[in-house]
Amino acid sequence: MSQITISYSSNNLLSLSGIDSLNLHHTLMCGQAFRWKKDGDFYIGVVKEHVLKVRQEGDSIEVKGYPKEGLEAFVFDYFDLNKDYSEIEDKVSSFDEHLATAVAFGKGLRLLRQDPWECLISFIISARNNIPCIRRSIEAISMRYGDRYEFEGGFYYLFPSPAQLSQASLEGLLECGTAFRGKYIIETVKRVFESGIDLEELRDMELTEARKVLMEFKGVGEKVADCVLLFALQRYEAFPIDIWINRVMRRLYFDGKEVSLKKMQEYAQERFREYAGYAQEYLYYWARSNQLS
DNA sequence: TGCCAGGCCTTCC
DNA sequence: GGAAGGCATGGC
Repeated sequence: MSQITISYSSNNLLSLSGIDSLNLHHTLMCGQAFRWKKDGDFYIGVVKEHVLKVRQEGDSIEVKGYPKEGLEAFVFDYFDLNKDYSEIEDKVSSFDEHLATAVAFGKGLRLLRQDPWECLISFIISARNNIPCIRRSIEAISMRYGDRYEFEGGFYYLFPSPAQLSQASLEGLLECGTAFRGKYIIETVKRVFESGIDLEELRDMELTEARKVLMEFKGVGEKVADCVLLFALQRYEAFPIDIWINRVMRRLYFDGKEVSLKKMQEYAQERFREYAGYAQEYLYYWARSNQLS
């Protein structure tokens, strides 16, 4: 793993160079996070308590952010820059030729360290939904219930906290385009806000136990639970199976035959072990980008 | 226009 | 415990 060099340019732009295996486009547009959009050279996103504008040139990225306090540490954490991804890419590629292809396609795709609360609500919204609609709903919810920042002449809205979202009515959530998932959000918010459940505790729990806890929330089944575990709680042994993963796994590992989700899950967990989550994301991105049927 | 979307819940057996 | 049907709405 190479050493990352940190510098600040005169106009207060944070610059990180010498980053191994980061492709901003793959990482931000692969479908793991819903609040990033491209604006010229920059990708702009609202992440936890920050607004970030990031662009990449070769092995370096430039970051503008608000607030500036703690920005450097925040960027390191969110993009997981202390982790050696070339090692992960090598390991995942070595499983078989399919994963070698998928990793080559998505080289530089890193799993972000997202906020568990936002991730939970976002993936409840994702059920039986398409990505443009998911993005719009999350943005609408943030605008309606979250804190507002002003940055470089634009307004940006943080994802609302449990307390803020507990003020939401079903009608309000429906106007955000959540449709039949609105009632799930209401119930999940109520449960988290009133019980004071700490999602962080799921980091250290046995995986099936952590899954079970998440699945007690309305609108959270196995797939959504696995997304939260993988994308926000760094449980890299989780393997979310959505329709794309179902298709690509069936095609590559089951001779095109129908397989139960349970069997597919067991197969992936056994085959990929602690790299299952990484393998899932490379396969997902490759399959969806190539519209595999 | 009709099919489909990063599934889940409920019902029924 | 497993299969089947329903679900709101917008993208393509």
